[in-house]
Amino acid sequence: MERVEAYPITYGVLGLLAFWGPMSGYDVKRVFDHTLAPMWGAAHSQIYKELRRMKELGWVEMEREEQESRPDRKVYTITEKGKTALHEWQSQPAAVFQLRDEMLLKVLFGTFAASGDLAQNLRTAIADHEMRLLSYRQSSLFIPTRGEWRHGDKRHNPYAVESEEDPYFGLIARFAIDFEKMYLNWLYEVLKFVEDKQAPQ
Amino acid sequence: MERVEAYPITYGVLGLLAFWGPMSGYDVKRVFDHTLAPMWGAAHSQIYKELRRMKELGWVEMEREEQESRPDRKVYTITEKGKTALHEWQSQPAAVFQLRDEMLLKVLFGTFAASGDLAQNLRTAIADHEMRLLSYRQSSLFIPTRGEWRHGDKRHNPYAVESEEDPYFGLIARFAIDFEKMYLNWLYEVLKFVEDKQAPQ
DNA sequence: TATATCATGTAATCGGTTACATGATTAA
DNA sequence: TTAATCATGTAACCGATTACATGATATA
Repeated sequence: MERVEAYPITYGVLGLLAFWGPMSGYDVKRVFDHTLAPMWGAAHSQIYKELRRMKELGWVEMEREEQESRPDRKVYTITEKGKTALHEWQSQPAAVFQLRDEMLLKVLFGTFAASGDLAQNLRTAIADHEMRLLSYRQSSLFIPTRGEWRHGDKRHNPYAVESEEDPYFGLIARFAIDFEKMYLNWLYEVLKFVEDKQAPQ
Repeated sequence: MERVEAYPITYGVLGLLAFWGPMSGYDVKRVFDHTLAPMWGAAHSQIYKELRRMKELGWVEMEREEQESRPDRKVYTITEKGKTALHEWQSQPAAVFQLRDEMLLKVLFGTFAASGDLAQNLRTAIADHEMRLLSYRQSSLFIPTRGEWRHGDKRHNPYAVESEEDPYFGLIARFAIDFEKMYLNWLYEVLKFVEDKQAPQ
């Protein structure tokens, strides 16, 4: 990927603005954590940077809302130019695919672990992923309706097709659930193998 | 993860040195691409940096081999201190788990794609992952024996347990294959959904 | 009454990516 | 003979993470 003006995370944030309408960085982060997190994690500071970047590009407009005893809210709205950019992004093939999983590394180099250590870490990973699976199942990633689910004043979302159900969020939810199920199966198998090794029948 | 002296990729490279014995950065990169790539990708420049970092930490030693008409080979060997570090890493729970997948983002925001664009990109992704699956199956991640598979002069690997089969590489290979199968299933389903939508019966 | 969490951001740092070098072989 | 690929690295840049701020409200 040669240097370009925007990156997957940029379009992720842009997509959220397109879908849910005007939001502050803080709002974006909240929505983000319930929708994009499983496929592209980001710290809130990163989201703020993307918003600034998109403002430079003219993809969003910013309006400052003054508040007492709190930093001003900077509310961002997608522009026509932003919509075009989102559209164009969808016409290009996906470039980035990465898995970064420290647990897999520890399994790979299991030979260098003291007896018991690997099993212990596997159990921690299992607990973590069981939790993820549960949360994906419960919320099904919030399967949201456009323009809804924004706190504070409900300003109109000009890009929203009112009350149209979106099928894609459901598909992503299924992916997240399928992934966690597969991963957990694997983790349990590895754990069994490691435990059997420690205490052979 | 607060700032520490080393990161998952550091231990990844360290593990490779522990497993296969002394190597140059170039060698590490080659081994890396066939073993760690599915769980933690890295550019070669990153690997060189990790080697330099570990040298600072005293985890590896470097020996320069002069060559004509090519940059000198810098051959790195794990030290006792390095072995200890690897051991200690294995006693800590895994901290990083991340998926960064642009295709998932494009599916999530499928509403904003022009007709046909999403299907096209899905087909590209399918081709890509079919290829990955094939390569994982064929090589089974090389399921290697310690101390072997190094090009050039075969110097003795002091950390190798001669000809002992390692079971962990096989487990990781299975993970990679399971993942790709699950992912491909999902991609095909999404593609079907998108195609049906374009041309309803 | 201390400690989270809410709410809202900026700044510094660093892992990771892209770009830059350079000459020898091998392949189209 | 032109272009990949092999072989081996360094340097610059930037996405992403960690740290820094700050005051209100809710919770233990």
